[in-house]
Amino acid sequence: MARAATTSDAFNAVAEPRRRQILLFLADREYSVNEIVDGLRVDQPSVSKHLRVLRDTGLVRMRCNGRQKLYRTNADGIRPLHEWASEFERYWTHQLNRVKDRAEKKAASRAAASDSNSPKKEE
Amino acid sequence: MARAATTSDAFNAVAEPRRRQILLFLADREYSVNEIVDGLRVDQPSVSKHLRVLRDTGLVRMRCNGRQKLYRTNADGIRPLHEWASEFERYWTHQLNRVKDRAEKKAASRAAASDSNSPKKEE
DNA sequence: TTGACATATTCCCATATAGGCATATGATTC
DNA sequence: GAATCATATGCCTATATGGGAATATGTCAA
Repeated sequence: MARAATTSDAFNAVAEPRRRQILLFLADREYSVNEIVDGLRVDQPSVSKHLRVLRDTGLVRMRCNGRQKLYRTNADGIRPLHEWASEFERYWTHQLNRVKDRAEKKAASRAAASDSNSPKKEE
Repeated sequence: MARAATTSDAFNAVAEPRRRQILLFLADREYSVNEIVDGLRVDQPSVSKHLRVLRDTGLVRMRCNGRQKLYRTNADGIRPLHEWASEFERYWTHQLNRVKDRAEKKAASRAAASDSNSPKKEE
């Protein structure tokens, strides 16, 4: 069997970076297709196709206005994803540790204030 | 171009339901491959292949123990997903509204208690 | 109606998939 | 070494993809 269809659920729909970009773009207000095209510098058929997938998975809402169609992210569609990921919240490095880390980093950078370069600490 | 590789990032890796299942299974402690096979009723090559994808994307950690290999979810790898989804937290129907909605629905169903069918309200 | 604008769909293609099955690699014990 | 257990990989196929380019549909205005 091949991979599940992109339209099968939010997880598959959101696997495509461009679609995530579109969803963020359409998060706070509705935009016409051409506004998306201009805003994200993607060619129109591509945008339309991505919007189709997002619509089929309920991740965007569409409204007609004259000859243009206005799209907007339906954030509720993203909740399953968020909820699934939240299952792991208690397993990943805890807030407490992060606070501690931040404090340590702060202390470290204060101590390194005499040095010339800022230490780029990874993770 | 085809779809991005499943190993390209957490989003693509997690698009597959079985892999999500495995990640939940391996969340709280490490398991050997055969334990996963038995626990999830999936055949062994399939499990190994999924684990490969999850390993390549840093979503699981592996440890050798004699002839068996112990896998465990690396929850931190799921954080990007959670953080991306959180961007929409402020847009989706808020807890407060949901409480209100529930109260309204309750009132409505109470009012409609004399009717025969429950009104299926569409968005 | 014709024409211009806005959006959607179709066709083609290279590519990767997941599942099923067989088999290879690796580690352990006898 | 041989036999066995544990895991990984290889091969096959049907299927869907995303991009590019062309074109179709739909809507408004003159």
